[in-house]
Amino acid sequence: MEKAYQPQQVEDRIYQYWLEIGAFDAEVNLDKQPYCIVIPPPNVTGVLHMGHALEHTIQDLLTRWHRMRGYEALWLPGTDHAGIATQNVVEAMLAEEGLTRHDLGREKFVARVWQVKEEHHREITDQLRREGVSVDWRRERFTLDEGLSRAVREAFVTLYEQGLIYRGARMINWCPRCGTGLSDLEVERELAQGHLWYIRYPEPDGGPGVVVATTRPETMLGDTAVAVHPQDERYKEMIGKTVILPLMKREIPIVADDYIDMEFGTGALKVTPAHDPNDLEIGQRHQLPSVVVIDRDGKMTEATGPYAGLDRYECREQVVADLKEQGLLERIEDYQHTPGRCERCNTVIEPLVSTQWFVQMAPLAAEGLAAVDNKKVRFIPERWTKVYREWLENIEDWCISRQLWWGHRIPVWYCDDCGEQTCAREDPTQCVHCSSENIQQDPDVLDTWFSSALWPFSTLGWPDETPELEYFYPTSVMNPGYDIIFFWVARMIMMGRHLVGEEPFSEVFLHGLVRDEHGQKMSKSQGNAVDPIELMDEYGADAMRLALCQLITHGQDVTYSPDRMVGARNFCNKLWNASRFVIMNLEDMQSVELESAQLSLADRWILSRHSRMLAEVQRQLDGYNLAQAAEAIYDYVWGEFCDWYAEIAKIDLYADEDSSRRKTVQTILYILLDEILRTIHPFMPFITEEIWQRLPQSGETISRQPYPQSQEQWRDEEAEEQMSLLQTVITQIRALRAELTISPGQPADVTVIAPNDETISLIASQQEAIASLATVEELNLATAPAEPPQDALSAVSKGMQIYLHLPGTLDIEEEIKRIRREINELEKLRKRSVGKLQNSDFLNKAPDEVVSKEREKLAEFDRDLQKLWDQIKLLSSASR
RNA sequence: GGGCGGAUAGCUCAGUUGGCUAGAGCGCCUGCUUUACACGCAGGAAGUCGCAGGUUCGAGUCCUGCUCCGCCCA
Repeated sequence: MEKAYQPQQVEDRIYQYWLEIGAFDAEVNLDKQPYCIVIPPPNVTGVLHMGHALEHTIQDLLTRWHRMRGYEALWLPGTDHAGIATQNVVEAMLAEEGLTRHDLGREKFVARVWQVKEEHHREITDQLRREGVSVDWRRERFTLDEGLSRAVREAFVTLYEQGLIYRGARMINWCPRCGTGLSDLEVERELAQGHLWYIRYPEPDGGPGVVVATTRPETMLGDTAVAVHPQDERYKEMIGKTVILPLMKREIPIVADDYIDMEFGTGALKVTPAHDPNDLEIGQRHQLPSVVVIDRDGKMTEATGPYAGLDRYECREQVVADLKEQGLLERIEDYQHTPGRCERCNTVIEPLVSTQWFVQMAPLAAEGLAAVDNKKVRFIPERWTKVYREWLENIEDWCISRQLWWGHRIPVWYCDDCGEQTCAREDPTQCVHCSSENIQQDPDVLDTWFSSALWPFSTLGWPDETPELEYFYPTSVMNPGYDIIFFWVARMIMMGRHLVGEEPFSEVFLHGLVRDEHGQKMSKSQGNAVDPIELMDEYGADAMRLALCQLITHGQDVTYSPDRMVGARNFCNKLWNASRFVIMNLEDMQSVELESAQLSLADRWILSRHSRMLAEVQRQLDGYNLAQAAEAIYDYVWGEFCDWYAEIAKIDLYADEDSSRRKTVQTILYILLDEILRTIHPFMPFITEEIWQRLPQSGETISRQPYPQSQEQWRDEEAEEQMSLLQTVITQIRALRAELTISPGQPADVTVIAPNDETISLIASQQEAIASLATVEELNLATAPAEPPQDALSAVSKGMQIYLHLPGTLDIEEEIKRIRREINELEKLRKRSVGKLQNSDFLNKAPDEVVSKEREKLAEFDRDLQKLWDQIKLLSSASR
């Protein structure tokens, strides 16, 4: 074996091997419990970032863990066509060639997108493989593939037939750059520095009229009223009268409406029903006409007369300039507002009335709420339930049509002759209403999230009643970031219940977002994004995975830490070398039966600690505490198995070749290493498989071995206590040596004064370990010193006094000072303890257990203090 | 405006039902080529657990208020 672990020599080969043997293939198997995770499908044009790496690490861990626990574990991979995002990417590529999608035409453009999709898809799946994902590639799906398209079609038609999908003209969010309508969720509000323009609308007779305040002066061209609050004393007399809309010279009424905020601006609101949702409502209440002044390209319409054709922002400047010139611009204030922006291109969206397809959400939201009310779906962490619930309780209808080319076409045909709609599962050749063959399919496509909403069941074969759907659905756990609870999780739950009749998963384990080492959001534009590929190149996939696991906290954002990568990489190497050590010493192994073997203290101790660790890992994984599970393994492997057991094991390993002790130790090392590897495997699949293959075993892959379980019969409280005492002795001797900077190779003589014979015989039985681990030559033991050594440094702990005999002479003054420092520390603790025990409330109210523990503590403090004082006395008399 | 999360060692974070002499990794200091590992070993320094109150025998942990940071919704 190499002296250091070389991930790059291992990972590709191991992954290939897994694929060859079908290690991750899952089948319908009624003898086993199903466990299923469907991957949140990455956008097919995106690049996998740290968030994906985190997500895949979690899901792979859960899947491998369950697979080893005997579940039929399916992790189903796939990618998302990501309608608008992908179309934008390809349009940007075309733009570099000086082309637009219209230059190519719909068919060629879509063909081009498919081509780009293939390239990106390869990169994405390559990266997934590098991460070590144990997905069943045979079952990989794509939201636009044939089966899923059929699911989309079925879902749409079903909802249409149920009246839950309808077409209508409503005010929607329009992105002038993308040229499509958007759902409310795809609009982001971002604080921006803007202005508040105060514009005077004079009366027809030249009277002063009213002053309105607006953040969007260009929309005034479409004003059809001014609204004031009915109780507003300033404007009471104006209500019902008219003013002249400047620039357009249109006479518009002043109406009274409760919606108006008297505190805002002048308390008078210009009403533009065509370009603001609130204004639209006011307009409807007062039967105001609607004048469309901004078109779908963000340009001014013919209705704006001289401004027609101007871009909305050019128009804004022009309108302001013209108003100023006419003396109608009263003032301009700085103002912070939050204009809506397109999630994909950051363009300020334009609210406008448009005919679109909608999903009626109220009935579906009720289903979504029922899912959590009936505890069919559990959120982890639980607090997200509230977020989910509140969104569903206040939901608006979902605009699902997009004026894009990349996506699922809306399965509706319009009849040129009778004007009716035909919505069908199979492409119709004629109108169902009048049988005319002059029918045209709706040119629009569906919101990409419509197909995503079906993902957990469409990937399993729905609408067909496949065995997979029957067996794996509902899936076990969904593991998305909390940022897509609304976009995705809620919609999957609603659609799953509504269309399949059951919730799509029973648990939603949400993870946070990955931030850079300064806590900033990672983004390509800011240049602070960390590329998982680079991390895996540098540290290996296992190290990255372990580091991510260590950083995962429940639903909290994860701050990327390069230090963690180094630490995790080092742990890989530690594991590698510990294994190297064990394997090197296993060549002549003849296993013994542990039940009948003579076990040493260290043997009993490590078996007990090992068993405890397994129980802890199980407990933490059950609670989705992945970091704590990883920590339990890490601490045990490094701090106990390597630092103590392996060191002590060397004594027997390097002794007599045929001794039974050697065989016993070999057996234990083998058993423990095998279990350690299996325990860590879900966290670090590559290195554990690589090492496991070198163990003397005949299995095919570690990924299909049973997951180790805590063995109750290995628990040994006595061994743990005794070992703890032994560790104290060794640690104290080492500390004394370090105090004197005695070189590690130089053996020292030690005297231990122990409180009782029991302790003496325990330490005596561990002489070899002490000699080896603390480099001790002569070890003297006694319950009381016949003659206290005066040429020695001493330490006191757990009722024992440990003397390190010096080769030279002791600096008595220094030693006294050192002991006094120790006494000071102990005195503080003693005082606290005494305080507690003198408090009658504590004695009466605290549980007996806590009180007696406190008494023991105090006794130990007293005992140790006494020893330290004795030592000082001794040294003082010696110095005189 | 409503809601949620965070604030613990220099940095990144654990600390699950209150009992803690508050832990880990990295960093820092001292010593060490000890036959698995210098990606290592041994030893060590380092925190009034955001602030102010309260409940309790006992609070990093529970309650109230506040400050700052971040996020979501309007």
